[in-house]
Amino acid sequence: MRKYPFKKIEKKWQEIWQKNNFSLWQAKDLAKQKKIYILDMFPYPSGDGLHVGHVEGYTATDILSRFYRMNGYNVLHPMGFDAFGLPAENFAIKKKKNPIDFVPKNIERFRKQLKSLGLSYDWQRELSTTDPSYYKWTQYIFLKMYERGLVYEKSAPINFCPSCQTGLADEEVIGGKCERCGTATEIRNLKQWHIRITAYAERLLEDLDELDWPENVKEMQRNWIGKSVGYEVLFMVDGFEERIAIFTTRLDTIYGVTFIVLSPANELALKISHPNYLLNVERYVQEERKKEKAGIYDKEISGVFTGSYAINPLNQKKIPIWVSNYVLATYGTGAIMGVPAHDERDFNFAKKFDLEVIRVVVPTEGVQNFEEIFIEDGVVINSDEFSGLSSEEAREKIGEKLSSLGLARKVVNYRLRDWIFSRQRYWGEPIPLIRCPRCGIVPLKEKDLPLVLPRVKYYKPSGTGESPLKNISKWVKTRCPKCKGEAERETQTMPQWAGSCWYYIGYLLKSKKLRNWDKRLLQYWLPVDVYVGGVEHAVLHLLYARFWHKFLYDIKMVPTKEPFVKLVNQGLILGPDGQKMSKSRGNVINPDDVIKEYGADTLRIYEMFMGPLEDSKPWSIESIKGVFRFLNRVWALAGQVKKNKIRKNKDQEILAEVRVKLNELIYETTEGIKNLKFNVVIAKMMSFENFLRNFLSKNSNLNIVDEFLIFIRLLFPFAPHISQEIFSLLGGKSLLDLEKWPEYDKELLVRKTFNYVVQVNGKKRGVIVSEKENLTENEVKELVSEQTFYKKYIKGKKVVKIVFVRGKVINFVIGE
RNA sequence: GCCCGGGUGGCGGAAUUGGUAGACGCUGCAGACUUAAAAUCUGCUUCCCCUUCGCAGGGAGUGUGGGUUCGAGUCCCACCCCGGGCACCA
Repeated sequence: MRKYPFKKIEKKWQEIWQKNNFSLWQAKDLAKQKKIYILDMFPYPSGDGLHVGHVEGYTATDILSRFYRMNGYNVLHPMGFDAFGLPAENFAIKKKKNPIDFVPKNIERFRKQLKSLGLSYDWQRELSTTDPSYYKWTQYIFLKMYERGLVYEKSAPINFCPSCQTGLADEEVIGGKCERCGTATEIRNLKQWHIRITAYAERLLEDLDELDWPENVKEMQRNWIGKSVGYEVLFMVDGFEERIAIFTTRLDTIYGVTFIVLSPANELALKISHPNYLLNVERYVQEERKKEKAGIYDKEISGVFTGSYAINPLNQKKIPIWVSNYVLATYGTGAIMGVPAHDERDFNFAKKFDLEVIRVVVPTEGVQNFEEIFIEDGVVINSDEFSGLSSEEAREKIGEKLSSLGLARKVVNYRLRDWIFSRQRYWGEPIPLIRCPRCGIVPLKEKDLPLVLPRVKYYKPSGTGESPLKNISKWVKTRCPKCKGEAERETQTMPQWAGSCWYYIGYLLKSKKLRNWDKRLLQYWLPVDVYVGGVEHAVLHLLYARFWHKFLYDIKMVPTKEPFVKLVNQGLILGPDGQKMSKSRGNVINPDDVIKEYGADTLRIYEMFMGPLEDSKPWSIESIKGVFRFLNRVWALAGQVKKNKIRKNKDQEILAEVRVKLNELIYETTEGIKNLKFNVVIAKMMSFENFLRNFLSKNSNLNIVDEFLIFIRLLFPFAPHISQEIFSLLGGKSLLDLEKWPEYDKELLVRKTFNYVVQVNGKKRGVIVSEKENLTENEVKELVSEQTFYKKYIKGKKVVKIVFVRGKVINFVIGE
């Protein structure tokens, strides 16, 4: 295969760009120009290095950044490293090295790889979440939350990963497995720091509507927050003082209640059991609680009768109270009303234990199909004065009645739970709190930040539920900021996600070495205009970051309600076998290898050419060669163009064709980049190269340097190295980054010839080509009558109707 | 089960948003160059039929079935399949 000297070219220009510490791509704080903030999701610098998925997103934002720079924007395009947390720590443990030594090496490797791709970052703003000058602010924001009562410590059954030896947030458990290592998680009762994200549930939900995000991500967040509006209803227990509160969204079915079910974790279960049944209930409850602790999920429904009865507040009917594992302790009140006719789970339970089924809602219209259960809204029956109402009206009316009796209240429930924020691990931001035997929990003073993570010998998780930091008594022992007496530091650390909650702001402070939280800079740069990254963070990073941002907004530390206006998810790049890339499958494509074989420019263009940015698509070791050939042809063409550089064109007219085509390309490229349709733009450039090559072979002594260099400018954001090299080869003096983006001439875009598709009964039968724009119907008819296909399809037939669309199509409708 | 996406040649994918389906790339085939191969260049490449082999003609075709329309890959209804997310959330 022919190879243009990409190694030499790429090395040469990367070195030139590196000069002056990459000042070429430096964003100018507070400049008068229009700003645009283009952000990538920063990587975890794992030991594996960059993968092709990173390259995809990072190339896309690089194209945008270079494009907007050439269009006169003040572009902020920074990069950093999310280096705290489990991936780095687990890798360090595996390699038996201290993360404190190891992580900087990983970062160095990532940085090198990013630079080898020619990505135009503002490297002076580079940050790492592990840098004390950075996590000083992570700790600072945490303390602000503490100050506002958003941080609390609570002992609760939480998710625990036995392999990572740490507690996890709900968001980190995917399908019952640890998000990082894939081990099945357990439930453990641990005392943990929580952050009250639930206080922001409503706003996190509402403000989604304003965001230019992919619909599926918004939907995932909506589902995760899981708002449901319903009623909490009190049921008396016959013969007991206690009352049972249940939560329901289907108050319209309350006449259909035939039993009450308590979660095994509900304290009432033992209190309201009939003495004859108590032993049985106790045994069941203990067993179920044990199972829950061990993280065992029973798919099989089980349950026991308590021997007691509740009283339906509306019709005073006595209904049995059960305890069952299908009722969650953590949602609503840990108790439900069982309506087997209108809820599938209740129905299954009733069937298993042979409980009564009463139907109180029927379909609104049509056939009253007598299926056993009907879960939709409909018309209420068998419900006293509420019969005949629609489900919606019934909910309202019944709610009113019960509320006036003090037996119900309208309640909004969220599925979202508070964020478990402490980790029993070493490699994270220390939580800046002190446990004082006299004063209780005392926060560190702001001036004492950062609280630096100490170097330890043994950083492996202890497995006791204690952080490794616990063993460093020197560090743990401290003085209480309040009473100055002896006290101990909190030894747990923050989760992986803490540092990434605000890093897009970190880049803005970077220019002052993170010393100041300069609101003018935030006012200028925020919000992020385009944010590109993988969809895997939909309910993790993206939810947490929105939460922190809203908090910062509330305490007037940021000027906007939302951090990221527009979000783009790049699709997954699959292995050549169409499967997800993984080491165990052996289908991983390493970007370093590709760069070695074809160069960074080919890699960049190929990844953009594979298909739409958002789609997942398989790697093809054949297709990338096509892209490489394209760049080789551009290179060869440049050589040819150079030969004619000194010639004077006798006939300017002949170039008109090139200019029209070029003008079109400028238009298509400009619009295509704005709309992130990179794959289409590249196809157009390939077509243009094809055209130009043919053109030049017919007009071999024409000087087209000027035209060619416009093409090179268009190519530049995609393939910066080869473009820059050709530019200077053909006499360009400056760096292309400083050049203006070519403008297109709207006049020239107007087509010279116009096609009229001629249809007969909607079928294409011919095309009329005219040089006249906007032919009238009669003119087109005239032209059609001269065509051979006219005789064949139209002449002598009865034309019922003619549909004529100006500039596009004429359709003859022929009758029988 | 529920909620989002999406089904277009041998493959990855285009299609001005209702107006010439298959751009561009890959693969394959043929040719040129070459002692030869590689590389490169040129042409063909949705399927089927007819053919006087002409740069000719006809038909079908965008997951399936129906509908709206002069005209549907694009809009509507039903179904099938694939991918992703959530999953005892009452």
